[in-house]
Amino acid sequence: MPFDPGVPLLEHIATMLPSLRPSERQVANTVSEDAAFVVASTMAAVAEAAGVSEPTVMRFCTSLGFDGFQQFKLALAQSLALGLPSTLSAISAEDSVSELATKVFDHTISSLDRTRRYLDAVSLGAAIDAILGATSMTVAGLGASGVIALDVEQKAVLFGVPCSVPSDSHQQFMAAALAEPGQVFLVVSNTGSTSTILQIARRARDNGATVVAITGDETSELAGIADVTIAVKTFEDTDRDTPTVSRIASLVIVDVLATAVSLRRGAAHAARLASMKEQLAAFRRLT
Amino acid sequence: MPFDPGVPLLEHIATMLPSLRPSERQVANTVSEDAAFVVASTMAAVAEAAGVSEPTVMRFCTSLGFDGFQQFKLALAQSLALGLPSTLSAISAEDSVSELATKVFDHTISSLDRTRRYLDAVSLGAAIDAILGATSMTVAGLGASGVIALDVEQKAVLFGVPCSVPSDSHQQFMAAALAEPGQVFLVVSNTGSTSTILQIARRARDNGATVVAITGDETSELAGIADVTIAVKTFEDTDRDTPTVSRIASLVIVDVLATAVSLRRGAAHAARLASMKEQLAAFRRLT
DNA sequence: CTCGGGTCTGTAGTCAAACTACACAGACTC
DNA sequence: GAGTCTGTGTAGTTTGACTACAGACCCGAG
Repeated sequence: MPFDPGVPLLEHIATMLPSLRPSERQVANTVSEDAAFVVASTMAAVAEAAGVSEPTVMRFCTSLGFDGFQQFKLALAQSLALGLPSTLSAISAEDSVSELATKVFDHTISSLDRTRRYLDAVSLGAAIDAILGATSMTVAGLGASGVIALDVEQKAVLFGVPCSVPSDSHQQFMAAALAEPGQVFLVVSNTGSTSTILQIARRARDNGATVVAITGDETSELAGIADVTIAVKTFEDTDRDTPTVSRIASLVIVDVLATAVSLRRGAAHAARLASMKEQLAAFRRLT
Repeated sequence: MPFDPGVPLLEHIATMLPSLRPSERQVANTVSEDAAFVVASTMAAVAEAAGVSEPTVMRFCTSLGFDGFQQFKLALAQSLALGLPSTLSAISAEDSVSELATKVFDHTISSLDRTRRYLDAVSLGAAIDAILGATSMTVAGLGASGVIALDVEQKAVLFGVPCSVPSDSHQQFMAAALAEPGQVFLVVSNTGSTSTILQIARRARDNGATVVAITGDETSELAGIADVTIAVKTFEDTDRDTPTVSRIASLVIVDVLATAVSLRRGAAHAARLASMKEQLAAFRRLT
């Protein structure tokens, strides 16, 4: 059974732990406790650190689905590069500033990595096509998701369609009530179950607009309402207070959408953007 | 000279290229063209692919500052895990949706990695202390940086100080004109040279507020004005139309600040946040 | 309680790959 | 034009990954 690179390695080891032999578990513990040491060491050194023989280390690697120790070491090095998954490096009040920063960055990066792996190209493609064919786009998002909506507004020029971002739920609902076929309604909600947002999405869809949802839960009610659902898989933030990583992942998704739509619009669109950029640079200096 | 892991490896190779010997450059090209192959291969295979002898490959590794081929391979594997830097995987109109998504994510992830590496813990610590000791916080940012300002507003509860985010430049200037000692003025500007923002920052500082700058250019005029400057190093976005990656990096920095400040405020603050969270969850379902 | 089968773990050995010492070839200088 | 120095490949050595095998332990059955 070959190792699936889609699952973070240290997580994979934890999963496999029960099915490993006793001495192999000692190796697993050694790896979990100081992965950096293992990456830098030879098989003999790892064997000694774990208190077992070399072939046991070898067996540990093959049990995990690798061809050998070398391959395992390479995979371990790669998983370390993304930073330790949040589950393995909980944030505590005793952390120094630089530890804290490293942990938050690690967490964000490995979350983005996960989002990338679980991303559905078909849904993305459908969303891009919908925007390319739309007469206008309206973005709805409340609270934290409102930040994403504002980001879409910043990128409106890339999308190349009139793009409105009503700021509060009443304005968003009014826009949904006035929605027409040919319009795209981009609805952002991490939970996918905020009732206000659901009403807005439902109304927009009933009026014939194409509803594109960006949500963290693809089984949510919002996903059921939307014509196209883009799932944003991240690590859960149970111990954190604001869903920052999911917000950042959504921003990257919006970036993908904007880039794709802009590219598909062709050269004339690109030229207009370049011109806009120049004028903006001049404006920045003057005002 | 040991290799500095702070610089992405493939970039480092490109930098070192002129100082390499001709045959070593062939190795460098082979590595740049198909890094994944090199990671999976032995020294002999790489030597053959590059059309040189094994010791030349070895010399190439030592020239880059590594102890040997093994160490180089490990480092290469790690840099691959972060995705290829944008310079090596330019976005083109012919890309499929999934290629495009991968490239945008790769670019974002490796940019965040760079930001993390260049982050200055001292500045961050100074910013955290400033916010902890402040009576109130005002956030100023225009255009794309306005999104960051809005994100700070979302996290205001974490900071635990009254937090105002004037939406346009005139309101921001008025707030700066009314600034007093004890207040923190968080100024966000990627370029650090937008004249409006500079005037706002200068006025806030002259009125005695502590000015904390988040900027992409630590040599900018804004950095000179601010009491504390947090530099957000990312890859340059010359071929892209909106500075999305720098915006995302800044968001993560804000997340670090918010998390740190929140933790330092202690248990009572944490309890209030938990209570707020519960009430918000109920509100989401009802409205 | 003892005997047999099966599983687990370490010992010894082999092979391949990384690393090193050296010699030759080409180029540049004096 | 000769000498020296830089650059590159050849041949050899060593180390570490991988493999075959044997001993030890555990469990169940007689």
